[in-house]
Amino acid sequence: MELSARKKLILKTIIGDYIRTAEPVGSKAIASRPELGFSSATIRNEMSELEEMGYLQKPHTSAGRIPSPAGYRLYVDELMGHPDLTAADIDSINSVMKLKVKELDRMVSEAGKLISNLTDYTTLAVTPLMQRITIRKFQIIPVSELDFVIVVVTDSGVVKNKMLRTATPVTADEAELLTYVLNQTLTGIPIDAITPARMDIVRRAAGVTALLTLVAEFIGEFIEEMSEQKLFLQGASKLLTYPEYKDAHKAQELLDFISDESNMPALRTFTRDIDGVRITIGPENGSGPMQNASMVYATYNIGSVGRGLIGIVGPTRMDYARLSARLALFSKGLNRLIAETFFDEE
Amino acid sequence: MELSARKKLILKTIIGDYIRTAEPVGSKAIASRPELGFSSATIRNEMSELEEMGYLQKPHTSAGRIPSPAGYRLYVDELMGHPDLTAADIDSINSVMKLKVKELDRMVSEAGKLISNLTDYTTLAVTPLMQRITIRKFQIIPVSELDFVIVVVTDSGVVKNKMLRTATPVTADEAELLTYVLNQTLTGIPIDAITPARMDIVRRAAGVTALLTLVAEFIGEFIEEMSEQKLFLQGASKLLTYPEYKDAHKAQELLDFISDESNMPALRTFTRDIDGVRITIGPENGSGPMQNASMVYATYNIGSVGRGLIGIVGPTRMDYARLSARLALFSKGLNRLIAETFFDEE
DNA sequence: ATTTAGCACTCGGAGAGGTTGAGTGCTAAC
DNA sequence: GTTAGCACTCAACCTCTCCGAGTGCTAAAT
Repeated sequence: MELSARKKLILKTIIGDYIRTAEPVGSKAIASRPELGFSSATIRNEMSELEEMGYLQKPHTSAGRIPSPAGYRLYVDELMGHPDLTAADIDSINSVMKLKVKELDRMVSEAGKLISNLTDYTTLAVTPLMQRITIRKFQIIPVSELDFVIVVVTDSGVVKNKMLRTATPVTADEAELLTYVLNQTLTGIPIDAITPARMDIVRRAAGVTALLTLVAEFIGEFIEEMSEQKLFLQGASKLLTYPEYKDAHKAQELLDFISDESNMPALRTFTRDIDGVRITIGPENGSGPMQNASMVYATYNIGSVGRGLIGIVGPTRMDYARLSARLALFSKGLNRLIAETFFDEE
Repeated sequence: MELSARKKLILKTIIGDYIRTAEPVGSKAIASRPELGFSSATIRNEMSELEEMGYLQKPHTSAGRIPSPAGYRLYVDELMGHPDLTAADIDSINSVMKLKVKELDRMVSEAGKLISNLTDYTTLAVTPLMQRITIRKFQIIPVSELDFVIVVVTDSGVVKNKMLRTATPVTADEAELLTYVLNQTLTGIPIDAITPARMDIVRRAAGVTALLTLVAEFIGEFIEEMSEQKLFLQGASKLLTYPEYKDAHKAQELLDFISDESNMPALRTFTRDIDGVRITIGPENGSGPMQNASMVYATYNIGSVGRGLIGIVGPTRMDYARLSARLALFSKGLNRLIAETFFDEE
């Protein structure tokens, strides 16, 4: 059943009001709006129909109406405008580009902090799973007889290193041979193809030295780290600003829930999705504390290797229109920044 | 004026009770304790004297007493026992040692998370200022004609790197020369002695290449990062568990306050202090939201180069005895772990 | 001199009405 | 189809009372 234009206008006005005030909206308040030239009685009739259709609900008999999740959904999909960002908004969003940090993890975490400050909501950022990443180059740098630094460079520009200290002296020549063998054997293949069998090839070709053990261990750690998704929560205290979470217990429940990555299996499927800003409302987030919360999120790409997620968490009563506009612009900026930093340095 | 043994016992019992229950403690409750063989009237007299001395206070006329900050101070300094940790405690604390992360920042952040989980309090961790650190070795690794990775190794084992992409091709020989010059000119001195003048020496010796500009920029970033103190807040939501912070607004105020490093000038002076666990109670934390909160903290050392801080934040009603015992053990573990990781790898 | 029993007093908290007012649903008139 | 009118509902708020835990003080007991 298609909604009449008037119903849509009324619904939009109610949701807009509720988003601003967090108070149930009554028929009189709506009727007094200049854009609605009808009496409160008419509005009441329409509201009662909207309620029947599932777009509105009443907290109790003699209160005004509040939007239901379905109502928000409709609002988000059809009703809300896409407000122009102000120059100030755009300025502060462009400040992403000034992020000095050049390490992926920290860049993501800083980006989350920025959005949180920008929007006054709690943000959630998830780093991508990078199993398809390949190693481009190894280098072992002798620092002293016992100290070495190993460096790996991946095709997407991520660099990792570690200081290794061997128990027995290893010569620079031995280190150089090992570097050569590593480059011959383990580069150009996805990291999940680095199997024990392949490590054996290295072992045979380079000979077992005190260094090799440490190097193998480092490679294991590296693979593990790359296959790990990290989650950053920023601006947790912002959640407490909203009347929906004035009850500390509720807030704690939600915060605990979202700070545990294992609770966020949904995030994993999200990341496989298409570009652009997406919104999940209340029960769409499954059961658990998130069913009374909403999320506005976007993805970012690390080349073709992986895709991470960055988003805003808050009460279902969110200013979806403004938030999604901001997040869209922000994620575009972040994508550009990552591309420049990791693939195209200046 | 010295307190009688009985007064001390009463005060200790009251504080212990209050720490457990968060309820004002009355004379009857104390009198019924087996260790106090006096009537409630006697206890009342003593309590009233303790109040006069400033160790107790009344929320209102007809409630029991609660400890004042001075009371907590006395408790912490003289009265509280130093409970033995249970085997389970020790086990979980020793799990620090299993931290796989070998980067300082993340190690500190993970350690904070661990303590937070262990104690059910919000934790605060601050990385040290490392201005006295010296660079031990540079290495520039050519990846392609345009891509290079620069690596610095410091005397305390911290390694940093960055991928650099030049606009115009640079030969491997040029890169090698630059590496040599950097090692000649900038190693072995504290990083705050790397002045523009010294960078000029490098510039003259190595010749200005496309690479040099990027390298200089990287060194600047490195110095900046080393001179920066980073603050990690973990388990923010734990704060909401305590009845003292059931009012979301109060909790938010405190959280905001402690997540802003600029609000924590105190932390800087703390880090200059001696080893061991320290406790600051209520107003001892200066004005601002922390004056109703307490902090139990310890320091950790990065060799002789810097000293960081890790601590617990919560209501003044904290289980100081248990927390300080745990934190003491934990910080010992963390210190050992850092020593092993950065100076003594296995 | 110290301890204790007894008692009047205080005050926050919980519970019971009572009132208010915003808001609804329905009906009948326009 | 729209609107005015009216009875009805119900959370929020206020006030009042009562209750009990806890205090301070005094006088008796040890």
